Amino acid sequence: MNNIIEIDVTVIEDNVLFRKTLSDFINQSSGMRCLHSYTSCEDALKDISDKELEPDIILLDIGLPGINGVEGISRLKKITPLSKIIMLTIQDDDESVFEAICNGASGYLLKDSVSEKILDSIREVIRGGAPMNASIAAKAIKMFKRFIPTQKNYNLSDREKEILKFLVEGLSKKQIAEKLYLSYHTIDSHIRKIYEKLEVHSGSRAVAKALKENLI
Amino acid sequence: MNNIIEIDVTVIEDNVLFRKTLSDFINQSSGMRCLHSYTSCEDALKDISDKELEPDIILLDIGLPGINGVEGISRLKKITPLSKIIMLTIQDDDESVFEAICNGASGYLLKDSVSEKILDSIREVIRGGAPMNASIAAKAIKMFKRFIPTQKNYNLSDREKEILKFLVEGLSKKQIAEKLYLSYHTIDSHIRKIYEKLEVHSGSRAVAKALKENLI
DNA sequence: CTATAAATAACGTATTTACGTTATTGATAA
DNA sequence: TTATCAATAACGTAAATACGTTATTTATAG
Repeated sequence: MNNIIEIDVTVIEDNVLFRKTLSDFINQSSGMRCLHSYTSCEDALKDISDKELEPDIILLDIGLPGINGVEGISRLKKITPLSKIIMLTIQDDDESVFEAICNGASGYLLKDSVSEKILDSIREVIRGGAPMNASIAAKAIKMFKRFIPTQKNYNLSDREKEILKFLVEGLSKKQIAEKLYLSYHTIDSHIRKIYEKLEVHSGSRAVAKALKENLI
Repeated sequence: MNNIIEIDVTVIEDNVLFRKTLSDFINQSSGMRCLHSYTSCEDALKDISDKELEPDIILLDIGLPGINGVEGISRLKKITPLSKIIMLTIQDDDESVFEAICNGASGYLLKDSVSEKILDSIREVIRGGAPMNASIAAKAIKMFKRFIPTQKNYNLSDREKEILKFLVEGLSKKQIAEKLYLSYHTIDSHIRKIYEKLEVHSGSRAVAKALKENLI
């Protein structure tokens, strides 16, 4: 990465006009240069790979034809892992923003703004931040929340939780009994109570519920 | 919510000077009013509850003594569920920002900036966005990523994935066979292959692995 | 002080599971 | 074209599971 002299920015964007506007804007700004720009991920991957380029920042259109932006992130990360990627999105595309985050994109810009905001964002990313506009952030949070299970309360006793934990680890009733120095029958009773409280009728279902709802 | 006239903003912040600066700044701005401000969550909860207030926006210090900001979110949400909460944070406190998001806070502001940014953020939140600065967003993403399992590849065939899905749903081999119009023995074979590939020896363990590693 | 709940324990049994072993078919890769 | 693999199917059995039913002890809450 080029901290001392200038930030090396690469643009991948299929709209020729927007690409030109963007790279010109970057080149007119102090502290950064857009030395390479491409109309497709395929071109970019080939050229970056051939010339062993290592741009500091890659501005990547999320809605490219062919290899799309999200797919492009992983591929770019492979050939130039230190480059930070900023996604360019049109509207607030929930699912792809989410996927982009999971694939390791660093920032998200709405294409509407060819302005000082873009330069700020580039600088933020270099600093280690993840600039994104408020509505994109809201979408991202909404998506992420799906993965944070809401904890219902099934009133499991401590013993039951303990045993459920062992069930999730895949232990048999016998093994659990041995671990806890209790009789098989006791564990059996506890497991029945667990099934009753969770409203399930098998170990697999209990395990699934425990994991999906973060009961353990 | 008060779209037509003015945004009703409440401030909860223990630093008296900052609280005053903030509320004054809001009151000098067009389109919003800070009618109530408190030095603690306890005070706020009591007053909001007693007077049945429903502010559009609550600016809430994340580092309050007593009931802290994160804990405060849930309590405030209970008595005035439609109010949107914007957290005020000093530095980038990873864990509390993450918890605040999970508890349903809508935005995150660094306290350094008593500026136009705060007003913008308030407006963004009213619009449904989640304004946050780039470094906070980066921390939040880092936290959330811990919950998105990295997908290993066990080379499960399509059939095997299909059957694994049914296992996770808690179906017995017999039930799966019926669902897929296949013999019990076929399902049994597939499940053996699944166990082999996942390196497990029971349905529960397979289910646990499938869920923990997001294989389905 | 008593009713309730949690933890413990036991017996029996129909069902289900896990796994050793073998085999056919169709598709795909070498 | 031959070999490999995925999907299909079968038989048998020891082990494990799910669940009906009953019972004792010890906290704890009303």
